[in-house]
Amino acid sequence: MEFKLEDSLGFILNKTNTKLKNKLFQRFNDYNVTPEQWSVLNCLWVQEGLTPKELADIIFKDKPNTNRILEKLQMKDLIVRKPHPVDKRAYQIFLTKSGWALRDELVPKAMQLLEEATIGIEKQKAAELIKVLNQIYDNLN
Amino acid sequence: MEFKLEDSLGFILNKTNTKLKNKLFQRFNDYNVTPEQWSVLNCLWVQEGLTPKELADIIFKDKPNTNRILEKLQMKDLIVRKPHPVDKRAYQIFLTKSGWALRDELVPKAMQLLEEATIGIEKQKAAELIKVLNQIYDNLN
DNA sequence: TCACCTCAGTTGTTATGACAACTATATTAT
DNA sequence: ATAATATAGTTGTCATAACAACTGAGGTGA
Repeated sequence: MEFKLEDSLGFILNKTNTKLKNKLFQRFNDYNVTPEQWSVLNCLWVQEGLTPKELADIIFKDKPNTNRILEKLQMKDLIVRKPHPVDKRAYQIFLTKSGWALRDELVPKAMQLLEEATIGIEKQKAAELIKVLNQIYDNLN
Repeated sequence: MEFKLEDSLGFILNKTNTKLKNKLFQRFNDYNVTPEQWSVLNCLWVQEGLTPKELADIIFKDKPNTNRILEKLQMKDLIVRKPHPVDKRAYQIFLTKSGWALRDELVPKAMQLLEEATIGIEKQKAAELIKVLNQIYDNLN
């Protein structure tokens, strides 16, 4: 039953993910936006008016966590909640001017980081990486 | 400046890592051991008597986090701390009988999960995956 | 030896992630 | 239409992760 932690997929996946996330956090430091907040902003830049539940599904997080991420964004005046026109239980999330303004600041920094992260890795290999990661995700459902 | 969150490495890496970690957590549920605690136990199964600082370096976590993980393990009577024979600042960590006993329980479950996670992925591709993840980690240092 | 700097461990804060449980509104089945 | 069920959002708890800051012990140089 030999098992080597340092060679195991879970350990390496976690190690790399943590590092990448932290680097992103640091690069966003000036804007006071976390990687998770960044993912929500990304969704809204594509489509405003989503509900917290819809956002949660898109970013693969549960409702409580998504809710708290939204709270932080709201406190920083990057988003606003508006009552849902049909469903009285729900809200719609919209970007503020500041929320929109961040787009041109953050996107280049994120892309730059991914660029640096994949230095020395062929495009084809990077694409394969993403494919395999997605397959692992699907295998675990 | 096109950027698609759902296709980006960071997002997919995080999504997959979170899922895998959570699955491991669930499989270890009966033993009340988290994935992080599991990684510390793994180190100790290989070598007892390590200090918190040494453990921190091996599992790629900082001292405060490692310390707290050790606290949990100690509360569950899986490890004990003994004063370091030379350095009065330090401790040495040893496994208890229960800590040792978990090995034969947890290792097969972890290996089984990794097996399931990589169904349909050739051995060679899985090896390549780990290689690329490690390269990304190194790129970020 | 003493002042200085380093290092191990500890504590506190903020932001997650998973999960349980609760409220209020919607939807469904009868 | 009503009762039962499902869903959106919220709150609380525990276990991380990063970081700042602190204590006490170790090591170094003058």
